[in-house]
Amino acid sequence: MTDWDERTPIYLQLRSTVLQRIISGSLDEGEPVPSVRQVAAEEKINPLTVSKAYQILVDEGLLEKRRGVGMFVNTGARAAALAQEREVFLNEEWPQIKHRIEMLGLNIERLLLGDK
Amino acid sequence: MTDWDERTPIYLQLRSTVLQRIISGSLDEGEPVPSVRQVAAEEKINPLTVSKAYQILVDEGLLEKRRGVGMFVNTGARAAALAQEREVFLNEEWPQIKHRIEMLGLNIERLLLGDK
Amino acid sequence: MTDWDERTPIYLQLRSTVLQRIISGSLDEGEPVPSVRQVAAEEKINPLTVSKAYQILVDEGLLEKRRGVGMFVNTGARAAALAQEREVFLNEEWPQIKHRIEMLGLNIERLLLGDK
Amino acid sequence: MTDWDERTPIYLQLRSTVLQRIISGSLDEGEPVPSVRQVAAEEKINPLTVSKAYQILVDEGLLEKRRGVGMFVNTGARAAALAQEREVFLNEEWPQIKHRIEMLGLNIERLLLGDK
DNA sequence: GTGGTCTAGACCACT
DNA sequence: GTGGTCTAGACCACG
Repeated sequence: MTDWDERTPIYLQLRSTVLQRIISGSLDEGEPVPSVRQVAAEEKINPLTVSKAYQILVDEGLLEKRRGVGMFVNTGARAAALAQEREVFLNEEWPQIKHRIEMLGLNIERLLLGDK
Repeated sequence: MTDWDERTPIYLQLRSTVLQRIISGSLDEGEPVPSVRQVAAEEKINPLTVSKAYQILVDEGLLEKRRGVGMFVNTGARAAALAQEREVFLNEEWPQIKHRIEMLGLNIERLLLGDK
Repeated sequence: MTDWDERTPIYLQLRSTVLQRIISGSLDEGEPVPSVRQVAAEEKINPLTVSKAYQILVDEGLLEKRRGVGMFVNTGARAAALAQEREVFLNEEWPQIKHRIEMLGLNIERLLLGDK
Repeated sequence: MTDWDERTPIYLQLRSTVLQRIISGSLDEGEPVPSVRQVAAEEKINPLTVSKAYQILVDEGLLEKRRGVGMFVNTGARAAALAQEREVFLNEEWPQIKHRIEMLGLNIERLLLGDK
C-alpha cells in the first residue's frame, strides 16, 4: 500500500487495509498496531491522517488504545471485523451490485463462477 | 430517486439515473429529457447540480443540447451507454467486487440465491 | 465564549456550547448553524477545530449536513440533546458527585437547596 | 480500583484514591503507603505513573518520603486533605455542577432521592 | 458560498 | 517512546 486511490480519502483507505489485515490474521489479536508515526513515515503521509484512520477503528471497537503505550488489536476483533464487513456487503453493497448487473444485461452466474 | 447516497456527489447519482433510464428504454432515443428546472424542483436540488449531470452526458455523447429547446437523447445512445457501462463495470468494478467477496469468504451460492 | 478552559480540548468545549444553545433554544430546530469559517473567524480558532466539534454533533444526530449549503439543527434535536445530556449526568456524573460529597462530609441537601 | 476513567490521567485518579483513603482513615496517619512497585504490579500500570501520583501528594504535604524506607502518611494529613478537597469542591466544582443541573432542568428532589 | 482533506510543524500529556 | 491537539495554509468537491 503505497499508492492511493485519488477519489477516496486516505484515512478511509488506511482503515480498510488495517481491517483487511485484521481479517486475514496478518495483524493478530492482542498484537500492537504499527504506531501512528511509523505508518506516517512509511507511507509518507501526515500522522494526523493515520490518527484519523486508527480513531475510526477504535470507535468501531476493533482497536484498543493503551495510553502512553500504543494501540492494540482487540480480543474478538477478527470475528467482529468479518461480521461487520459481511453485513455491510450483503445488506448494502450486494443488492446494488446485483441490480447493476441485471441492468447491464450481464450473466450473474457466469461472473461469479467464471475464472475471470 | 428522492433520497441520495450521502457519500457520492448528487450530480453523479443523477447521471446514473438518466443513464439507467436510457439503457432501460424508459427514456427513448430522440426523446427530450426533463428540463433542468423541472428536475431541480422535483428533486429539491440545485439547478446547477442537474446541469452538471446533464453536461457529463452531453460530453459522453449520450445527450444532445438543442439551443432554446432542451436536451434530447441521441440516436444510438442506448447501445453506446450499454457498451460504455459494461466496460467500466467489467474492467474496474467487478475485479474489486470479486476480491472483496473472496476476502470476506462469502458463499457464492448463497449470493446467487439471496433474496435481496 | 471567547476564553477557553485550558484542560479540555477546544472542540469539546465548542460542542458543549452548541449543545447548550440547542437545549436553550438559542439555536432553533431547522435553523442553520454558524458556518465553520465564521465560527473560526469569530473565535479566532482553526476551522479544523470547529469542524471537529460539528462532526461530533452530526454523529450524535443533532446536526444535519446539507452538502454545499451548510449545517442545520435537526428536527427533534432539542429533545434529543436534553435527554442525552440528562442521561449522561444522572447515570455517570451524579453518582460520582454524590459519592464525593459524602466522602467530604458535606451536606447534600444544603448544597442543592442553598442559595450559594 | 482496577478500571480507569479513560478521560483523566491515571496518575490523577491514583492520587484521588490515596486521598480518599487518607480522608476515610483507611490509610492512617503515620502508616506507610503501599510501595510504588507493589501498586504498579497490582494495578498493572507503569511504576513511573505511581511515582507521579505519590510525588504530588508529597508536594501537597500529605505524604512524607523516608529514604530507603518508603512513603508515609503525614501527621495532620487527614484534616489537611479534607480541608483542601472541600475548598476545591465548593469553589470550583460545585458551581459548575449546579449550573449544569439548572441547565438540564433537573428536579432537585429526585436527585436527593435517587437510588444511585 | 459551503464543508472535506491533507500537509508541515509545533507543543503537550501520558507512560 | 506513545497518541492528542492545535495552527496556518493550501487545494478540492459540491451546490
